[in-house]
Amino acid sequence: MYAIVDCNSFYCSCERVFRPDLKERGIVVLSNNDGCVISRTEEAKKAGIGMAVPYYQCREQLEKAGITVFSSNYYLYGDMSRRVMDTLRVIANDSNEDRVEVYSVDEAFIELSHIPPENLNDYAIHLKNTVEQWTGVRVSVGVGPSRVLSKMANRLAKKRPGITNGVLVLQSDQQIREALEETEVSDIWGIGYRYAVKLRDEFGIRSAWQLKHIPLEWARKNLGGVVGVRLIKELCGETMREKKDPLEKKKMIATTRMFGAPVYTLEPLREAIATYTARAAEKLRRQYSAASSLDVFVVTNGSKGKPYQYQPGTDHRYFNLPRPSSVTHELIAHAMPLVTSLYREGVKYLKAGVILGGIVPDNSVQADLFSAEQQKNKTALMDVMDNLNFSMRGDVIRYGATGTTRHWTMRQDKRSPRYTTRWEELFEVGKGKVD
DNA sequence: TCTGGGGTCCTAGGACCC
DNA sequence: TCTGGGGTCCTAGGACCC
Repeated sequence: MYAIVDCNSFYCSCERVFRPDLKERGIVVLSNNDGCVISRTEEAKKAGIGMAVPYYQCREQLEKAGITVFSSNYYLYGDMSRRVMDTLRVIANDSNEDRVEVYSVDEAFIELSHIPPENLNDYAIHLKNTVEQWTGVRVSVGVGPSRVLSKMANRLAKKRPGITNGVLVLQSDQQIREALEETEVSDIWGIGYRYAVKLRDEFGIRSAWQLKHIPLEWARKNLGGVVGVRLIKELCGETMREKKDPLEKKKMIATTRMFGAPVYTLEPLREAIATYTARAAEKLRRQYSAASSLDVFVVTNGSKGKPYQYQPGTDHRYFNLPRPSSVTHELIAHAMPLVTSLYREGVKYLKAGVILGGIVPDNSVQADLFSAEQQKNKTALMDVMDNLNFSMRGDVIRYGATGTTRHWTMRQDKRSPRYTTRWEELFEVGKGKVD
């Protein structure tokens, strides 16, 4: 059996922990650049604020409903996430077994073969209560024979807070059948918008219970090959995936951003790409990797008059490095000609990004006979930069190519203090009203 | 005027090899 | 120029997730 522990409205919950005055009041958190709503409390949902709605479209509505708006504060959410996961590890792990699989910033699976079936419900309640008591973040817990079924349990637990108290265990055939019948295919983990439409319109399949009974060969043909087959088996209670190794390295590293305001000239475009390349290179070094390809892309405003989602207008250029590198200035040097060749005068640029691929362990990079000494120096330089920037918690030293004026950086007008990661922004007891 | 930023896995098809 | 069978590697694109 598996449990999934999922934080309720995670970003909003994090804000609430340090703003007890907002305990019973609505909160939303905005995406980067204060673009759209990405986290909502129950009060905000009830006020009719949709997920992923652009901020400018619901601003008035939010004001009228007295809902507090925050820009996203990833320092805070990252640190709160660590606390939640640490709590789960304390409860679920023993010295020789790591049963916690962190799935995303606000979710973790826990493998439960060590818990007797009759104790599963109490155990799930214990998980929930402990996380809430230790971190202040509210969570829901779903338990089932496979990961897909535990996700289904979690969703139903959230849907019926009064009945389930945020915990639901799917154990008997009867319980599982009822859950499957009650769940629409579009609400199954692994069925996205397109498959849901296809299943409904072409085949008349609406409930998870119906989907569970389709032949595997049919799933292979119509639901993305082996992915579809695995999904059906998971619905039947079979576990189709081993725990992911937490040491596994990323196969692709991307840094992409909308600009705070549109960009029309080459210079800021180059600064932005240099900045994103530097950030991506940091991520690369943090996992002891080097990249062998570099892809630069820009997004223009596309054709006028069309709705946003139909006007991507992206253009990209990529470059294969003569040998893999994680040295910031080498990568920037390769990226700059790509930006210059992409740039066209008079075009309005909204967004840009860098994607590093062909990622290999940095110790496997072939040493160049004639430049071993230089290479050592570059590595030492990167170490110094990373250590300085990390210990000072900011870009204390940067490359000149990343710019000095930087008018293109994102907007974040309503960010809360970084309460848990900066001394000068520490939460002060007695300043606010605390229960 | 103003719509996020990451990732994963899989398949098909082309280039190339023996 | 035609003829076969069996592979690998790479890229683009589609689907999904939070």
